[in-house]
Amino acid sequence: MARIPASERRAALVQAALRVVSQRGIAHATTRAIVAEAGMSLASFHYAFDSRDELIDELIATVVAREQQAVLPDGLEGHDLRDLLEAGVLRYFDHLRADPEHEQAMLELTQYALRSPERHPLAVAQYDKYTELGARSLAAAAELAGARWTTPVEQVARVLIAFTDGLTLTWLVTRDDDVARAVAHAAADALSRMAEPR
Amino acid sequence: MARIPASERRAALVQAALRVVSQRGIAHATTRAIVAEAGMSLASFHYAFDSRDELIDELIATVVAREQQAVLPDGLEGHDLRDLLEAGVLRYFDHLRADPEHEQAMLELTQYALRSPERHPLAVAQYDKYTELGARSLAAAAELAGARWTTPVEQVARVLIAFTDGLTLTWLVTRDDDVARAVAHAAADALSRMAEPR
DNA sequence: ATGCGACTGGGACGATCGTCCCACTTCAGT
DNA sequence: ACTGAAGTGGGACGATCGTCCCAGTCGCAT
Repeated sequence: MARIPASERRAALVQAALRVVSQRGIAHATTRAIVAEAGMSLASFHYAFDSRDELIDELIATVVAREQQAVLPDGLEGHDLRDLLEAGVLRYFDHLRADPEHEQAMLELTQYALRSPERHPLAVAQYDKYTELGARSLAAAAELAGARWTTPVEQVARVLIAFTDGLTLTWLVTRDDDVARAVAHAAADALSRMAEPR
Repeated sequence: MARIPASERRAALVQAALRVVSQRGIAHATTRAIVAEAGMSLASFHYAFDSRDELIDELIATVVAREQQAVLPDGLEGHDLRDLLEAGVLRYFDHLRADPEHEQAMLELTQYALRSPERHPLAVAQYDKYTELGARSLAAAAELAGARWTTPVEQVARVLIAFTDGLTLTWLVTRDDDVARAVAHAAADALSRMAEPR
């Protein structure tokens, strides 16, 4: 094995861990499975990390920090706010369909964090990040459509996150594209009513 | 230990397993943890079940079959369909707040089932059951409000399930009642637009 | 070139997992 | 009362887990 400084090795291990969690679930993300995915030995793992928990914590933090695919990016066609929002949610849906395992991994990491009190803040931080990204997109969408949110945009973003979460979970189980599109339509409908023309 | 026929013991073990999963998560639902919760010995476990997987499968099936708290039960005040739907979702929210661990356990079981191909149908069956219950409630609500669903009621129910799932997940992480109520409001708003006066 | 700290490999530890085995006890049918 | 089946208890198995140890090797500063 090539000699790699511990800092880079940490990053490589986090990436490998994400792949393992995506493909086989967090329950199978053992230290051995992770180092095998990374092509390292067990010693390298515990040279870079004190414990498996430390890696999982860093995995969650990393994956949250890197989350940036906005749900409602600009450059979308759409005449009014409702159409714009629906297009945005559908864009997220495309992302979900393209890499279902990644979103499934996110859900599992959230639930994992939810199970221990000292890790709960990680899940909250994950959702705060989602909210921040959602709020930014919602603000941009309102700007584009010439509308103004009548509810605080952070609150609207929380609702948006709940809707996309529900869409994700339902689609991961049923794989029913039509239902997902109906959810996107209904969600955009509801969200658009939290704004008024400016 | 009192002598109990295997059939009753299976039921007792399933109940114990549900308690363990609710309180500590499915990862900690080991055979030993389950029999300890049930106050039995390990031998009793493998006398009643061939394997842990068999118990988990029966746990999911049992819990799905027993699911019956309708999201939109009758006896609700509410003038128009929108109010009726919102009251129904809020009633579900009350149920969630009263026993968060149970809904968290449901989510974990779903994700667990999602991770192996042979168990995937269990998750689908779980959602079919949800859909059936949701559809029944939606039909009743429309009846009460003198409305008619313009979209097939099963489709509406799928959207409803997605919304409640999102509400559940978001609230379990943030514990923000205001956001949950906003989600309920928005969801009812969107759903009510899938019907017309009769 | 050389010494020292950074890094690696492989094997081992104790804990815990699911499962199994076997001697034992209890109960129902005769 | 007797017997066979049903149910129980405790200990043990091999596998796998997270973690650790230590001898060895590499690369960089001197």
